[in-house]
Amino acid sequence: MSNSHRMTVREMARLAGVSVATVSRVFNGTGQVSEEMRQRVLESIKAHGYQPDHRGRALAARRHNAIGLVFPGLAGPYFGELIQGFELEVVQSQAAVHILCTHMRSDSDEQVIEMARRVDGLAVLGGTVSDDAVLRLAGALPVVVLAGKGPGAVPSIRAENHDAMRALTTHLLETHGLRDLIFVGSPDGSPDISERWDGFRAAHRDTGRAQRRRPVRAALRQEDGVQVATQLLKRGPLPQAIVCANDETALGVLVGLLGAGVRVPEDVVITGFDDVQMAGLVAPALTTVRQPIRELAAETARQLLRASTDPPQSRLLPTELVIRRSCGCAGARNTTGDPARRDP
Amino acid sequence: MSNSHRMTVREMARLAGVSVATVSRVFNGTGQVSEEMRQRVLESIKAHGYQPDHRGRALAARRHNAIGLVFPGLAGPYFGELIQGFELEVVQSQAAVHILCTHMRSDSDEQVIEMARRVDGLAVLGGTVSDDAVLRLAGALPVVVLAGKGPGAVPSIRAENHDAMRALTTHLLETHGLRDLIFVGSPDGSPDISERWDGFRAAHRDTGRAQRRRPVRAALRQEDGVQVATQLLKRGPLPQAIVCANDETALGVLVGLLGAGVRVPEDVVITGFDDVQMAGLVAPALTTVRQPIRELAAETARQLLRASTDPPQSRLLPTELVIRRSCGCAGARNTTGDPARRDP
DNA sequence: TTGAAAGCGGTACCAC
DNA sequence: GTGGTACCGCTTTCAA
Repeated sequence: MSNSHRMTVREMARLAGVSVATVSRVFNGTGQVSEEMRQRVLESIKAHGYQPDHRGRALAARRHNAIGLVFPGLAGPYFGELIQGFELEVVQSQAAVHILCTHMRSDSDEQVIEMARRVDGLAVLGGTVSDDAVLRLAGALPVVVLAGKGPGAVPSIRAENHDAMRALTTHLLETHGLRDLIFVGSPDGSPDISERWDGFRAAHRDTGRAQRRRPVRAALRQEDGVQVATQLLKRGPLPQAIVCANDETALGVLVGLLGAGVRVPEDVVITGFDDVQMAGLVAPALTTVRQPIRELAAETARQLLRASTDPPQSRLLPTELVIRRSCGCAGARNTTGDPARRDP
Repeated sequence: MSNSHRMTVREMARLAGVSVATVSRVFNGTGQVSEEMRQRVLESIKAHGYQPDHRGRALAARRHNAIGLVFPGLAGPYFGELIQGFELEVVQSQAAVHILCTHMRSDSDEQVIEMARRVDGLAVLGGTVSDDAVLRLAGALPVVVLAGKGPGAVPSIRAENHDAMRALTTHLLETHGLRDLIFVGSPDGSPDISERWDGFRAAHRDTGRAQRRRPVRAALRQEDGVQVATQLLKRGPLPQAIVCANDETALGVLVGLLGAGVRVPEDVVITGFDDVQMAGLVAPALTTVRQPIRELAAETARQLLRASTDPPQSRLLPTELVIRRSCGCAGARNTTGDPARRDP
């Protein structure tokens, strides 16, 4: 029991009266071992609480049994879900999760490269690491870009952004007949946001409506949304609709405007993107696009975990338009977006 | 240059025309090396882009150069800040961060124990791992309990909760003359919350006011707060004040009540705990207690990083009462709480 | 100062 | 089937 302190294969072998090779074979279930030996060794292993040392195994097997996740730093539910989805999948496979926050630091590329030397595979959130660094990394170990497009042939796991945002925007333009929409988010901030911005513009083009306003640049946290609300109120007449790049910002804008006495959706329409849990709970409930956040992360983890035998493949997961009250609709119905499909 | 693929100490030694021992000494700056050798080796190292393998080092040095962080799973800004504060400190020390979310799984103790075999030190969020498991772990490697009290002699890094919550509650009872307060949060959910609940009760005892309501059990996320609001509205007359165990819940309650047309603080007072960024931005701004979240995490990381030479010490960091508008105060002034002090 | 060699803990090949 | 042994890549005595 318990005295697993200085317990090594050699020590186990001695105690069980067998060779180290046999102990290793039994523990790993590899090679041929007679049932008799097997039982003897297993008992001894259990009795002495032997657990092979990760360092020795890693060295011998030339792998770390760990995979890394790189993200910008986290605040709200989006990153929370992402991390949990990732971690759950990795831990279930008996591997370890390393994390690295870039914090928008300038030297983060080097730190990512350093981290890459300690893991068997790397998941990088879109927009957190330079294309150049991603390409270099991909030459050294399996890399998957999560929520973004990888440079070159680097595979990526992402959700359908463009068409979903186009559908959402078209809903506002056509169904609600709105003319004056504003986009909140930084198109050059991350690949996801960039695609959503493109979808927003595409909807205007498709329907032949002029796009009057330039996007309001804002980071993706709820507090950034509050500040956008303040800014919009100060700037003059509100637009008819505020199309936010993500839910957290939208919730911030909503809170900010409601606090100032603006009625939603009567005075102004607000929409989000992600469908985080809060989106369905606020009043008015947020019209948004549902994105399978945990599944994106889980799929990324799975691809990396089996990367030694099976090179990662790009995936585009479907999203779904979720109509609620904040756009002016009375009830709550769903419109299904694109089905799952592979990247070209 | 780049060809760091199969570059080992032995290969470097051959290329530089020296022994592996010398390469190791030069790289690590240990032992005595003549300046001439030193230069020759350094050049060669740079020229061939040699980087020692972490696995080999770990095995030889009998350490992992990694530390672990165990938390329940994350959603909002509180855990986000915690993780970032921790990660920043660890990465600056060239070490790696392993994470494990318990997800409230029943088998999480085993997973924590498994994780402990891959790191040199472990930070455990209060309430995520059983006391029994924490004690076992502490016998095998340095362990620090973050935001909670460790069992036995296990050191902990936490913020002052009890007196701060007592001060906040007293403010409501005395300054605002409120009588009917309700506490939102699960006293048995985590050590932090338990202490805040005790402070809430202490304030009632101190001032000789009866405590009329039982706590509303709720998890700590914003969405849980929204549901609490719904529940309170359904249940009958609102209390005079809703004292939430943390800001995220308070923000949810606030959003929920405002959405239902309740005026804050006129109809009901709401307070939080943590002082996350949103707390100061909502309308009305939230009266709360400021807690140095990042610093708690950073201090925990620092203690673990130097644990091999310097056993971790318990720390109690100060908190600060932050009076804003949601309690009914007009302006916004601060009252300083307890100064920093050591745990007994 | 420098180098040869013995580990660190496991794995796996190669004989018996 | 089983055991001896040579690695995996690096650090660190111990001699020279």
